[in-house]
Parts: sequence; structure tokens; C-alpha cells
Amino acid sequence: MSNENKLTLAGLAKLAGVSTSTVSRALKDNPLIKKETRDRLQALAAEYNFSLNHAASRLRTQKTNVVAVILNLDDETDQSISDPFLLKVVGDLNQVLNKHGYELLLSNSLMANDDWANYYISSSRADGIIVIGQGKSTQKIEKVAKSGAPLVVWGDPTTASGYSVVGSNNELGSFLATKHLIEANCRNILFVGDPEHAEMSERYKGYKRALSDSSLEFNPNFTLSCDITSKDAYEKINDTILAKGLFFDGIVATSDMVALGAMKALKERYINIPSDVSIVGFDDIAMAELFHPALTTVQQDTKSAATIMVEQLLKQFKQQSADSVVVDITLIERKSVRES
Amino acid sequence: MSNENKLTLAGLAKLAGVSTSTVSRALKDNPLIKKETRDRLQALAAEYNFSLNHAASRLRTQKTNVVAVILNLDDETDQSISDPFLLKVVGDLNQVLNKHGYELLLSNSLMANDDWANYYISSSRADGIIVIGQGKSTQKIEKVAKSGAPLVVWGDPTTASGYSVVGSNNELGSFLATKHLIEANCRNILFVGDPEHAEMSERYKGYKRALSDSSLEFNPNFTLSCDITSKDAYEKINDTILAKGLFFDGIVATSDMVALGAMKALKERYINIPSDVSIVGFDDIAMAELFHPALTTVQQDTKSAATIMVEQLLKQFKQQSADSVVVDITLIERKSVRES
DNA sequence: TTGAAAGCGTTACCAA
DNA sequence: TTGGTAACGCTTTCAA
Repeated sequence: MSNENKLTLAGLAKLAGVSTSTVSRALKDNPLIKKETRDRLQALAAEYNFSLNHAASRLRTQKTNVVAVILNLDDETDQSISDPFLLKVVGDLNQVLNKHGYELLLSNSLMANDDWANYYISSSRADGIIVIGQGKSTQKIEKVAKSGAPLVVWGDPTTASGYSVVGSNNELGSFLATKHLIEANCRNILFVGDPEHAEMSERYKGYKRALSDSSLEFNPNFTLSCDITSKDAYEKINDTILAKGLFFDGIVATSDMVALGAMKALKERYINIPSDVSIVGFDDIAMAELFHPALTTVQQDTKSAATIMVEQLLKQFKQQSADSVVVDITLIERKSVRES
Repeated sequence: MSNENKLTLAGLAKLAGVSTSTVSRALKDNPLIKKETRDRLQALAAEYNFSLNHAASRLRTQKTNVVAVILNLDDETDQSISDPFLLKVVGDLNQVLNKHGYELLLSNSLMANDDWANYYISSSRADGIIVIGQGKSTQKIEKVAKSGAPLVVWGDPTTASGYSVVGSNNELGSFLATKHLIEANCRNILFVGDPEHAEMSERYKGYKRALSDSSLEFNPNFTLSCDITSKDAYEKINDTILAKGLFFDGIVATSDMVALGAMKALKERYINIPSDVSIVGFDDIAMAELFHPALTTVQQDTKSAATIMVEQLLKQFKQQSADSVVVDITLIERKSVRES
């Protein structure tokens, strides 16, 4: 029964001997319709395996019940769709969206090239947009915001912006991470990450603040700039040690993937973790506790984050204004930092 | 300019002083329309930031240009959306689909409860369905197949089925993995995974074949049944060693995540990998080479797989029949198996 | 409590 | 090479 005339609302109405309006309402459980009629029609629909044509509904109601989720990856680097943290956020968003009756249209920043609002909203592909990651440039995001399209961004909520940003307190997270290392008697702490990246720059600040709080001196030579990938971290750590020897005893990594790459480089040189070098990550991906040693890291609560992001988006659907909100972070102490 | 009357095709036509048919055709670059007219209208559309209402197109053409991708997870276990391999497949599918002008609607098996064909296809939410994972039961999948909806499944292509299945040669992969261990002089090889699971049962067969090929005896006590998660693998390995001691010198893991969990358990007991126990995984997730020791594993080529899956789906859109196809696997030798 | 009918914005057939 | 027009299948206002 693949392609022959699909049963429509009108067809069902005819079968039932009522009008399309009645069926439409009955299927939506509209109390306007007498309970018995509703029940009868719903049963009939079930019997005939009827399903509404969503395209027609959308056209009529001007509502898609779809949310576009855009993985905003930097084009050059290959953080790519393989970053487990980003994908976890997508997964959690999917769950929450489904619960609210919305579907998730997955997109990467490569498609719909420039004008996201136009591509997704004006063309009624989606009712709203969630962008994951502020990346290095927020141009495209601001364009969406300006268009007035419902928008929520996963990023750093503490920096001011004209749109709703949900994210962790990156500065605090990194501050706690660094402080934890200092308390474990690390004195030469390397920051590994990309300070130009929105969220990462906040983490950089937290790192600096922790240093100065403990009256340790900030030294720019202890900043190792690298992409948010294991591979790049691995290579950069290797290069650094090769060039300058092991001049650090602690690492603040801007993500667990970065930490993982760094750990690999260290292990290959038989540098002991945590006794020679302690390390703390960021994200708390599922694998963090499976590393050896288990990775001490700053946990981002993606479940709550997803819930909040969807809430903020739904608000905008109701013409209410949305806020930026900070999600709690927690330092998860495992085995990659030596006992203090 | 968020909500005031959006420019429609009719509006644009009026602006240009032509009919809607002409604009519609011009925007599709239909050669029926004179080149100059086409150019003029396209320029105008760009100028006014016009975008087609997709919902209307869909209703009219009965085509959505959307493919629903369903992560078919076993409800009970928490393989969940966090499995990096599954998510990689989703990512790769997204890329390929986009290239062909399709969008990816992400779904988990929890929604659209029973009747996927009805939910996605009849309701014109999507033109086709890609199911990732056959799981333990193929009921829902078969229901879709029976409905005649375009369908491709990521799973084990060697077992017969009435629909198109794309996947690796799981039996061969596991055979090679086991053989590799045997050549490294492992004599007591544990199989860790879930033999009831479609793909995994094929891997189980490969494991057995490799044993008998080397005239090693298959011993059911060397089958450790566990979920496809690190956590479960970790616990099961722990329990086993606790109960029976270290009675094995090799592990064939049904996924890298399982291997990772097993490795953690071994390391915690100071069992050396690879000299005491050698281990080989399956999937070759991005992190495999970052483990310590770097994980020897059977690589599944998700990029080709995604390409092939989309090809097979597109075929069905054109009313052609689709086949099951086997994707090549490769044993990637790293450091978790001792030198032979 | 139910029905008639207009209309959402396209596309494609047929006519010019 | 272009235009008029019906139709896709639903929702909702207004009337009964």
C-alpha cells in the first residue's frame, strides 16, 4: 500500500459521515466536539491508520514544530562533528525537544551558507534555531538575532550579547580547575586551548584569576594555543616538550579531548600523570572516567542546559523575551591530579 | 522585520510585473524561461531576501527533502546517544544528505512510538527513513519495510532481510581480530559483548571461526555477555576476574567502548596491556588511537557507509530497488596487542 | 455541537 | 516564452 491514494482528512470525514472540520477537531481532542464523537472518530482514525499530512498543517498554521540545531564549527579546524561533547548536547536537545513536541533538524554551519534565519525560518523549515557553539566569530549568529528569529545559543552566557545564550560559567570552571592544581602544589601550570574562541577565552580568564589569587605570576609562555582537538593538543604538547623540555607540572585543558591528547603525549614520554604532571579537563565527557588515570575535569551539565535552552526558545515562540542563563558547573575530582 | 507580511512568490511576481508561474520557474532555473528573465528575477529575489515557503512546496510537490534518521537504541540499556560511533555515523550521514539536498531529521526510537512509516512518511515529515542499528529486535524495522516506505538500515548486511541493509562485514572483522590475537600467541581469548544483538552475533561467529581455524577449542566460559557500554564492560570484567582470576590472555571486544571499559578494569588491577592481556576493539572511534596503549581495532568506514546508505535510499526515491551492501573493514594495528 | 467554505503559498497543467 | 488557474490537505472563522 505504498503509493495509492493516501487517506486524507476529507476521506476520513466521508467514511465517518461528518465534516472535515469535525474530524480535524476530534483528532485534536477539541472539547468543542462531543466526547462520543471524538472517541468514535479517533477510533476510526486509528483503525484506518490515518495520519495527518504535516506539510498541509504547516502551511495552514504557519508553524513547523521543528527546531533547527546548528553545529557551529570553525570551518578550518576539524573539531568537526566528532567532538563527543557537542554531540552529547545534540542528543540531549533532541530528547527535550521531542518531549515538547518538536523535532530536531540537524545542520552544520556549512549548509544554508550565510543567512540562517532566511534559510530555516523564512522558508518555514523550522520555528526556531539553536546554535551550538559561538566559535570564533559571531557574525552569522548576530545576523539571525537581528532578523528577530527565535534563537538560543550554546556558548558563554557571561559575555553580553543581544540574544539568549545558555552555557556554563566558563570562567569559574577554569578558575576552580586551576585552583585545584595549585592546591595540589602545581606551580608551573600550562593553559592549553584556544584563547580566541569565545568560551575558551573565558576559561583563560579563570585560569589567570586563579593564578593571581594565589599570587602566582602569570607567564604568557605558559599559554599553549591549540585547536579544540586531541590531535592538535597531542602535537602541540609534543612540540613544546621537544623545544623546551618539561617545564610545567600542571595542565589546564580547555576540553577533555584536549586533555586526552595531552595525556597521550605525556605518557609516550613516560611522564607520570599525576605525579610529574597533573591535568584537569573540561566537559566531563562519558569517557573521562575511563581514561587512565581517570580524568579530573569540570563537568558541564548538558541535560539541564538542554532543558533550559529549549525553555528559552519556547518563550520566544510565545513572544516573550528570553534571557541568557548560566548553568552550574562542578569540579569532578578523579585521578589525574595528585593528592594535595 | 520579524513578523510583518513575509514576501511571497505572488508578491515578488507583482513587484516584477510577471506571473507567479514565471517566478517559480525562474527561481528553479527552469530553461523554459528566457535567460534574461531568469537572471532578472533571481537578482530581484536576492535583493528582497526572498525565500520560498517550504511547507507550501512540500504540500504541492508531496516531497519533503527530509530524511528521518532513527537511532535505534535498545530501550533498556543505556548505550544511548552517547556512543561516539553511532554519532559519527549520524554526522557523516548529515554531510552526505546535505550534499544531495536533503536535511536530516534526528530521532530516537522512543518517539513515534511504534509506527515509524506512518509517523514520518505518511504524515509527510520525511521522504525516507534511515535506521541506525538493528538492535535486538527488528520488528519495527520490518513494519516500515512492509509499508513500502523508502528505508535503509545500518546493521549486518550478511543476514538476509527484506530491506536494504548497509554495514560492515562483522563476521570477517571479528575473525581478523581474533586471528590477530592468536598470531600474537594468545591462547585463552575472551569474547566480550552481546551475542544476542544482530551485528554482535555475527562478530561472535567470526570469533568462533578464527578459533576453530587455528584448532583452538571454543569454550563457552570464554564468552562474557555484556551491554555495548564501557560501564557494563568494566563491571563485568571486574566481576569475572574477581570470581575466576585472570584466566584469559586476550580479549575480543565488540566495540571500542567495550574495549575501553575492559582496559580500565585491567589497568586498575595492574594487569599489563598488551603483555598480560592483549585486546582488540571494533569501530575505530576517533579516540581509539589516544587510549593508552593505543587500541588495535577493526575499523568501520563510516564515510563510505554513509555515502552508500544515501545512495541506496535515493534509489528507492526513484522507485528502483535497493540492495544490501557490505562495507570494507580494516584491522588497524596499534599497541594493545603484543608483538607476535 | 457541527458544517461550509475560505485560504495558507506553492507548482504544474493547459492555454496563449 | 509566459500567464491563468486549479489543486495539494489541512485549520479556523463564521454561520447554523
